[in-house]
Amino acid sequence: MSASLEQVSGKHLASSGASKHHHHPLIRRLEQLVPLTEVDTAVLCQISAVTRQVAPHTDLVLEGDPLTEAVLVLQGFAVRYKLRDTGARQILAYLVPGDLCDPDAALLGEMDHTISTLSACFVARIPRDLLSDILEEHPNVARALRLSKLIEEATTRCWLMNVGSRSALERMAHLLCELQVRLQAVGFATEEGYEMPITQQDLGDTLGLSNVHVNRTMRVMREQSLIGWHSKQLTILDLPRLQEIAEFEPKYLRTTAGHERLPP
Amino acid sequence: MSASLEQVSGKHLASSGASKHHHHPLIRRLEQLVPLTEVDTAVLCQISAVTRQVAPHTDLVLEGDPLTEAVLVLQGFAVRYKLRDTGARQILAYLVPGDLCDPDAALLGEMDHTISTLSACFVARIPRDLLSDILEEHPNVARALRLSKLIEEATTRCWLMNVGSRSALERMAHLLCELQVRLQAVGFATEEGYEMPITQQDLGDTLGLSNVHVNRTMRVMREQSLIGWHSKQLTILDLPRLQEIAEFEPKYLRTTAGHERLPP
DNA sequence: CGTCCTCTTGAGACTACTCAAGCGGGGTGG
DNA sequence: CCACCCCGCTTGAGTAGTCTCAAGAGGACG
Repeated sequence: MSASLEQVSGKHLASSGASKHHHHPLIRRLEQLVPLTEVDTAVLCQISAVTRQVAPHTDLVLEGDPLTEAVLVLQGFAVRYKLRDTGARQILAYLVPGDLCDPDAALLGEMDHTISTLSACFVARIPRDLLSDILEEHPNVARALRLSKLIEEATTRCWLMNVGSRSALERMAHLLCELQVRLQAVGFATEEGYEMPITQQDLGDTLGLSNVHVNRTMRVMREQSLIGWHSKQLTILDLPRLQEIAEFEPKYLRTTAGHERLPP
Repeated sequence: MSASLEQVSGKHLASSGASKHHHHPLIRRLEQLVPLTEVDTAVLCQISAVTRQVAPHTDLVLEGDPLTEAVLVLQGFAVRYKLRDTGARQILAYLVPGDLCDPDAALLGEMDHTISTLSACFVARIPRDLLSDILEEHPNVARALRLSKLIEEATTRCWLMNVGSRSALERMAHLLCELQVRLQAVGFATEEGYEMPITQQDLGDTLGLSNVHVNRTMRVMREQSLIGWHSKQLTILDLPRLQEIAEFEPKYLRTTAGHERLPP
């Protein structure tokens, strides 16, 4: 789709073999949770060798689907969402590079929500039986994935807090802070900002706000010199104040990023 | 506290031994998820032998606590909640009889929210190492608890949908429908209603509404002959319409109750 | 160059909130 | 046993935040 996406290919990601994998989002992510051996990283590299480019706004796994494979995001933004009868969409979670979706939900047998891309994405599909073999043979990976699932749950609880009891400005700020930390952990963000290739409508469906109100809220944030947002590039101008507005506590993300902000 | 609570004692719950356990909420709950052997039920009975009565509005596990034991609710309503700096409370989940809290979150090491009672409760505290022994020796129980955790996650997603995109009336209706099914599954509700020993403030903190608006919403539901609510006793007058308003789909709860309502 | 999609802004309406006051019922102390 | 008191419920009035509808502007792409 865009030039910046084309340069990444399945071959590129797999070819580095046993050398450093610091550019591989899944490995970067899991390494922060559990120390991994060379063998572990090699296996992880291998299962994400075959990647597929997916267009924006494409459903990857549908509600009701029988859960035959896991989805790993390597580039771009994907989400879990549910639709109401009225057509309204509620986004339940973001899947950013390094996120592996539903590694152990096989017990339930059937999806209760849909996985979809927001932007153009590179994803790998991992057959469920291959994945469970790996989990058995590589306890570090298994532990890391279990931990990462618990973190996703903690994140969902934060979101519930967000839409349940925060104002539009606070919600927005919280989401931006969360994404900053999560993306920085996999090398897709700095303290200064990141690429956020989604629409204001998407943000509204995430935060329980109308697209119009998202727009007005972002204007306020721009006017107060908290952020800039131009052609999908988010610039963070005042991270401390943004975090203060959001009451953002990065601990739940279990990441090394974002912990240096508060003096003791 | 109240007379109806006094008559339940730890001894009472444990004494039935190997006979039928249909009155035991944990067993009733897990049996619906995975077939259990006599040995399984005996073990479950044993771990919940020592119960403790807890006063309303008592914190059982605090945010930041090191996760040394699991909590099993046998009677009454408990919740997971988080507090904001402003003092606002967001309730994240209800724990009703038969719910076992956090069986496998040991990996995270520390709670990111607080567990607390709403009403007077009977609870059992289960040491984490005893629990993990049981999970190893009784795969059925382990499977059932894992399933039950996945169901709790699906429930959290439904709540996020609820506060994110439904009106006050719809949210309220959805919560009442969910509780009806969950309580019926453990014998604490019928199609006609159940005891709901919580305040309107609690409901507000659950649904992201003010106590005043909860009150007005309940008045509307009473005026429309959807429900009655008198001295903590909820009467459901028109379950089909309630479910229709809520767009309630009980499938996510994986319970045998509540599936007969829609003709094909 | 036209079209479509997203962003932007305005105006008016509505939902839900806050503050405030009165009511009722169950538990407690005299 | 009665009176009081406290907590939770109820209702009103005014307000704030957010929504809907609508129209126009700015880009990206064919």
